[in-house]
Amino acid sequence: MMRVDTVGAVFDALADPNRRTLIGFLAQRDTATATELAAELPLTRQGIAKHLATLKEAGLVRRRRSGRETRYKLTPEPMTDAIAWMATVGGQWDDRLEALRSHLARGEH
Amino acid sequence: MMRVDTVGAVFDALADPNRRTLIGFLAQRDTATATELAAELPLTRQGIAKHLATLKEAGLVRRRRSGRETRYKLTPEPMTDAIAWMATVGGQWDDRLEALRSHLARGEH
DNA sequence: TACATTCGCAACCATACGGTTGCACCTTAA
DNA sequence: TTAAGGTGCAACCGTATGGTTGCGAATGTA
Repeated sequence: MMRVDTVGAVFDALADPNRRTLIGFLAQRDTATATELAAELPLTRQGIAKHLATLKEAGLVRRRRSGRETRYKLTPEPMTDAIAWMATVGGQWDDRLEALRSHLARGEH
Repeated sequence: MMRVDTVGAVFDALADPNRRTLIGFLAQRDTATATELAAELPLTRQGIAKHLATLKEAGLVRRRRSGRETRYKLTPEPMTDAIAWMATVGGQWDDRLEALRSHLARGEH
C-alpha cells in the first residue's frame, strides 16, 4: 500500500544503510527472495523481511508470491518524487540542482 | 565537520518531517536563527537546534555566529550526491532515472 | 503420508532518537 | 554594572526502530 507522504517514506527507507545495500543487490539481480538476500548480509531472514517491508511501504519494491517463495523486485519510480523535492528546495541555492529542477520540469521522459 | 558517508547522512537528515520543514523555511529566508525558526514550528528552540545540528552534520546547512546570535544558511550541495546515488541504482530500471543519471554523468557541474 | 523449505506473525530486547527542561555562558544595551 | 536576549551543554524521558528468536502455516518433494 502506497503511503500518502511518498517523499517522507522514501527518505525514511533510504536512511538505513542496510536497506540501501538491499536496494543495491536488487538493482543487480532483478529479483530476489528474503532468504537469498539473508545470505549476503549479516542479518537474519526476518530482519531482511522487515527491511523489505519498509521498502515496499515506500513503494520502492514490489512483492510477488510464486509458489512457496516470495520474490522482491526493485521499483525505483518513487525516487523521482524525492529528487523533485530536493531540486525544488535546493534549486534557488545551487546551480546544479537548479539545472536538475528545470531538467525535470521540462518533462523529458 | 562533513561526515564520511555523505549520502547516508543526507538521507538520514531528510527522513525527519520537521527537518524537511526547516529546510523549506531556510529555502525561503536565506538565513535564520534557531529562535526565529522556533517561532514557526511547535518545537522548543533546543529541539530546533538539535535538528539544525544534524542538518549541519549532513552538510546541508552552514552555521555562522554573528554577535550573540548564530545564523543558519542552507547549503544543498550534498543533495546532488544523494540524487546521484538514486539515479545510479534506479537508472537501469526506470527511464526517468536513467535520463537523470546520464544527465548528471554528462558532467554539468 | 511424511519431510523439508520458505514464509509470516508475534513477542521480545536494546539502543537510537525526537523532544523537553534546566542552567551556565557570552554578548549587547541601559 | 546590571539586566536581558540568545546560545550551547547536559540530563532526562518516552517511543520508535533495528534486530533477534520462536513457532505455526503453507507449499513443494520423496
